[in-house]
Amino acid sequence: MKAHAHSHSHQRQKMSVLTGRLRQQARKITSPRAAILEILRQHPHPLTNKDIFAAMAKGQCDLATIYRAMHLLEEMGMVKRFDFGDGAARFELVGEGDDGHHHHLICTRCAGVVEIEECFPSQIESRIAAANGFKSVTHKLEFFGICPECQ
Amino acid sequence: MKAHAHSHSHQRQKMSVLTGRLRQQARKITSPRAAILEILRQHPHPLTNKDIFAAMAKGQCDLATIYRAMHLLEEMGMVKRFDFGDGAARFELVGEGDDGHHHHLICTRCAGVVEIEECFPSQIESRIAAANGFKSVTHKLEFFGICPECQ
DNA sequence: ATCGCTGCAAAAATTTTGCAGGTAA
DNA sequence: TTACCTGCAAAATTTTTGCAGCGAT
Repeated sequence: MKAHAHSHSHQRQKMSVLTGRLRQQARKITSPRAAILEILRQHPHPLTNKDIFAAMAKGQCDLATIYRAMHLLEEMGMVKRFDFGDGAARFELVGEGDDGHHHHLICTRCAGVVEIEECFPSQIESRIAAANGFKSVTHKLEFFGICPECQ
Repeated sequence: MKAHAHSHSHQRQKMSVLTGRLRQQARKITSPRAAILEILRQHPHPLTNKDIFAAMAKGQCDLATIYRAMHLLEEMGMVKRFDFGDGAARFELVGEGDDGHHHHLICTRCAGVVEIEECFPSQIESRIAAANGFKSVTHKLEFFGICPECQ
């Protein structure tokens, strides 16, 4: 979708909040970080560090810088890490007011991804936590199957 | 626990089924594979390939052999692969008659693991599959929290 | 005697780290 | 100016692969 007046101002607002969060922690808004956030914003699905690297103008920043940036952004709660079972971590931008908690339905043939908002009842998690004396329990849940095109 | 009469015969029965499955596929029962199966049988929790390697008598087999064996055993449905989010795959033996589907509650401090049999209602999965036109949908679910000892 | 399997070694893939210099604030 | 950050290069991890010889059936 092309950026028209409304979405443009929306983006600027989002940007300012994100960079503001960085500034609060005495972190710097550098060109690699701005580029990473921009790429994550443009892609609705989890990206590997190599995906992000490939999406950049050639030589715009080093792959190691992306790894370092993702650690920082993850610690700050600005991105969420996902694991699809192949050997590479994937990251998604966490929207404002959003805790980033959602799941994915992944095609095991073409690797296509659908975002899933639905989750199981939280009582199940509470019960499991209580039954085992665990605190601060969260979960990771991903679905795998064959998408319509690949069937 | 030492093997007494009953558990010994039980083990032999289990062993014969496992090795039988191997034989059916024209695969060979070698000493590394027997050792791997024995270690998996003795450990109730998912093990990394390095864990398995470390649990062996020194030099009993090569690490590459373990990687190759785990691929084979996974293809044959004899072990199940789990992913706890650190960069290493983990494997558990699948019991007979068991499809191996269960989950884990993992302590993020000490990495302790509790097996969880409980799962969410399967209608949730069916609904997600149907809503997106996916077939053969499965899921991976792991819980993370702080165990009683680490709190 | 096959054909599969293993050890060894090298390579591939992902991620981390040290360091000297550069840059946002 | 002063931390923080980056690029480059090297290293650490995890996993895969080629090949010659060994071993289960």
